Amino acid sequence: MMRINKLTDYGIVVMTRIADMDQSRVHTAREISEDTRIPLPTVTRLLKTLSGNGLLDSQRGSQGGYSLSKSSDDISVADIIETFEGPIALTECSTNTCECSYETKCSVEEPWQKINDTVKNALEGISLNQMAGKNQNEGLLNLSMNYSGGM
Amino acid sequence: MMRINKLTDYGIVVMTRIADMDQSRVHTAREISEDTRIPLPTVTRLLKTLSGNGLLDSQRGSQGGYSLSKSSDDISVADIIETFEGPIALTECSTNTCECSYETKCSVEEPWQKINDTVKNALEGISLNQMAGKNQNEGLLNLSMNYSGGM
DNA sequence: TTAAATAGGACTAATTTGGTCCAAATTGCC
DNA sequence: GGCAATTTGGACCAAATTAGTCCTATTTAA
Repeated sequence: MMRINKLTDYGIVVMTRIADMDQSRVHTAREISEDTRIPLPTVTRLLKTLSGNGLLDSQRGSQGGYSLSKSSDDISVADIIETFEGPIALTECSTNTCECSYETKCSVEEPWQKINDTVKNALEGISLNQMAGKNQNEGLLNLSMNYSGGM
Repeated sequence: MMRINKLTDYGIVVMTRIADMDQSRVHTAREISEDTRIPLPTVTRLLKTLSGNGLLDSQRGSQGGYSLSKSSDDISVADIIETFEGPIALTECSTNTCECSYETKCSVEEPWQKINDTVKNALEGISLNQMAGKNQNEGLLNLSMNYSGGM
């Protein structure tokens, strides 16, 4: 239903949670699991993916754990989604190389790319900081769009 | 990968194709299948869904077929997507009633709704007419966004 | 040396999706 | 009235994807 995957959704929850935590120390998978109530094995996997893609720094060994790799202002929702799902592309035609099997499809290619860019821009415009609770006040998120379609 | 479903994609292809056809008569599933090279059984199902949701008018019996229920200017990409996938909602939290099992998730709810509205607006702003080839010229589709985040 | 972590990857179950098919209802035409 | 061309509705299955778990290494602090 035009959804992002559940794991991606969890990934955003986890990142949001970490952004809300004490930034002066690292946080273990267990801690985050207990906090979010997402099962430990799943959290473990999420954190591995997130650190593997550079959104989290990891520290191994005893007293190890995870922390944000950069300021929550500099991490976007799009970053997190792409970590789990690859490039944001609503259809195959949205990617640069379109190998349509149906000829009509290609007439549709250009509009799709613009649609896709719009969606992508929307997601890139939301920072993790905006998602996190610490700044949960009015007017923080103020998205608007202008269409000048039809010329 | 944050994709719309293949069938939805096909649905858009089919609708685009019909929009490009002679509007003075109806078109059969067979005709559309041959045109788009999408297998007949699949086209049949797409057309059923599209007419069932009011995007196409159908005429039964011999000489029957399908036609647009309204002007291609008045049909949006969002209409087609919602026909196949239900309300546009990137996460469960995007819908009005959020029954999160994880408490942190709910802190994320409001931003998600705005993100979702943005995406939805983007898709509602593209008409079938814009997708169709007959108006395939420069500057037709001119999407832009304004973010005034952070206030 | 040991305990506490992350890293990497394999594996399975569950769910969703794509695609096909069949029988019924409707309509135009001979 | 009967036949042929259509849509309608629903069931069904195979394939692909996703979610979730588990095991074994590796690293590090104490």
